[in-house]
Amino acid sequence: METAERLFHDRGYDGVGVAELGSAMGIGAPSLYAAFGSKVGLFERALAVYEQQNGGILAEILQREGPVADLLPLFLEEAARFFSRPGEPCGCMVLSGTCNSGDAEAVALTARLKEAGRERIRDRIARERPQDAERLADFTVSVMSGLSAMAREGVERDRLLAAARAAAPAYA
Amino acid sequence: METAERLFHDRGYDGVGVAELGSAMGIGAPSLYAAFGSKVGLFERALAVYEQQNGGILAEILQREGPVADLLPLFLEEAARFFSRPGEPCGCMVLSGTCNSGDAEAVALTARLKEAGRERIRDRIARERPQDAERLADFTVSVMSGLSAMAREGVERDRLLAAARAAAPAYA
DNA sequence: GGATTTTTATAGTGGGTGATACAAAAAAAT
DNA sequence: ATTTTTTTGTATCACCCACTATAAAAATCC
Repeated sequence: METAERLFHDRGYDGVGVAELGSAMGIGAPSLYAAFGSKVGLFERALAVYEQQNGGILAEILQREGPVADLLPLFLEEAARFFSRPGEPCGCMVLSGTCNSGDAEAVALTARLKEAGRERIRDRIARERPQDAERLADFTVSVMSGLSAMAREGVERDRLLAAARAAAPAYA
Repeated sequence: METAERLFHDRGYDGVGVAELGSAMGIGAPSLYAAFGSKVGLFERALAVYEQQNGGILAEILQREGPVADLLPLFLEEAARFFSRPGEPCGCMVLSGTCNSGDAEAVALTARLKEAGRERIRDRIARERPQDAERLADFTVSVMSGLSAMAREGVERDRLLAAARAAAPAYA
């Protein structure tokens, strides 16, 4: 299962085929369809594994106490670090996994997760600064999404971290 | 030619096939290959048209006089507006056109243009604040790339503009 | 106007896609 | 141990991909 998650994360939903997924998972295509129903069904499970394994890291930061002006810069820094872990696929599977994909279902799956993430950020901001919640949430998602895209293009961790830190004054 | 640019911009490099490109341009596939050599050759021309037609809008802002702290927020605002023009494909064809594409040549084409854009931003910042040029350039590209991705996902202009304006304090 | 060259349209190349039909093998149940 | 059920492997489905060979049509030239 983690091998499927890794393949999807590395090459995007459209970038990997069921034949490769099956052979990488050590099963044939019929078994894959018997277990997950379709390629997008497997993608859904891979997204669940991805969130369960890695989503908590960022969610935990949002649950800390303290002013948003301190929290969100930390959040973006950790995202930059997360998007450039050595040996792991770069970027975020949710933010970048279905970019330019023609599969409407796969796009809808990531869109839901993206929206859920944005709402967590927004609600955390709203606890302290309800007026700024929407725009700062969109700004944060925008920076995160950009960092994910840059990471995927091969930009190194140092630059991602510097760019993330540069966003800090926006929360002042 | 503009129809090809529009198709590539709208659906990404991998999202549109040569058959559809040819029929939309009113020519057959052989004529297309006689004129451009390959699909990526056509994409290169479409990118050139895209930059010539639309790239100047953002480049002009960078050539204005005045402090970077005023210029770059304007730049991001105009980018947000540019990424959500009614009736036009959303987002940036250069920043998002080859996301998750398996074609190495097409990716290299957009990568060159992205790097050129980043250098224009960086050099403009360096004229005034050489210490901050690299990190602010990466930050700016990150926000722009994120805005492009969000625009492509259907986020409306108002939210894009608000997110872009939220980035302004980062240049203080 | 007739001959030559260029452009185009039809059709098809091999290869890859997601998804299955069918039958053989393995597992479970009796 | 035999039968029944489940799982798996092979082979294939129809479809789409980028790309091209061939032949008809259009345009050019003299």
